Amino acid sequence: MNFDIVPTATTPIYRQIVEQVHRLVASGQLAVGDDLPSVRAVAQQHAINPMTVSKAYSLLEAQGVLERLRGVGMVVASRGVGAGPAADTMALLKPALVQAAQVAFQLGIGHEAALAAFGQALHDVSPAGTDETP
Amino acid sequence: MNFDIVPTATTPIYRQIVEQVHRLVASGQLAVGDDLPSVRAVAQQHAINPMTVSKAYSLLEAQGVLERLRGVGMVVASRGVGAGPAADTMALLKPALVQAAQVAFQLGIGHEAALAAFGQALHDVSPAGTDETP
DNA sequence: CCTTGTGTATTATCGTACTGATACACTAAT
DNA sequence: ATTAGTGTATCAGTACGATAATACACAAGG
Repeated sequence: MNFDIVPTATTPIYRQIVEQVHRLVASGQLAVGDDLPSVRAVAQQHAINPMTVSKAYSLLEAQGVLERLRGVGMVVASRGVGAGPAADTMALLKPALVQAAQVAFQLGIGHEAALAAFGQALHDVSPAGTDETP
Repeated sequence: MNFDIVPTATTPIYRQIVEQVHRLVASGQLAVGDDLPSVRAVAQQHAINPMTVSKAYSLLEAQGVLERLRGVGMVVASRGVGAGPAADTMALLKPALVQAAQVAFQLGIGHEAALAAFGQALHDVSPAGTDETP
């Protein structure tokens, strides 16, 4: 359980944590009941303030993603009943795709060229054969 | 010459202007020597402060994209000699693609599925048959 | 009990970023 | 000269993110 935190990025630290937990839960890498790293652990590992991590966890609790066990820590909440994972991953991906599509349109780049470039980007990001559907 | 400005968006207004001018110039929709809408015109049209527009223009001047004619206005700068347009459009598109690819990877979404969703996004964004390569 | 581990509330401060209102310097045309 | 049009320097205000130092409430294990 390591977070990718970039303090220098434009997106605030607490939001980086929130988004990553969202993705980890949606993709099933964090199952219901799994416990998250403690506030102080994350803070020390990345040299940030514990309150910043707590702020992220509180937001996630308010959104129903995490559940708070008093005195113990935070665990992934049981989201309703039939709320299996991997269902809404596309919903989390869509905003990034739409934004890229809008940029391509404003630049006057055609569909084929944009798709080809995206294929290249996917390939560049994957650390060698990490495609789920080989 | 209309800008798409969304004051409620997370990205600041002045940066929305900067990015759009970048794209308009790179795609050739703004040619060298073309003059931009006046600070006050843009400000009034979108109900924002003239200084916000001026800040965007100043940034673009510092980047060499625009040139400032004192008392007259801002025009698109002649970027070097053989700096034709439409050359670096891919460079402007790439960051958005990389970010989307990273999100897809964190979500464990495969290449085919991601590409299919991006094709859908491209189709949704285009106002009906606006593909440059029909 | 008591120690150690959870998360959190509180308060305050600091730095940065964005926006806004006013006044100014400049050019072009009348 | 006067008018109307450029962009902008300056100052102030507001909001937000991050940090810091405590102190508290709770649970688990010795």
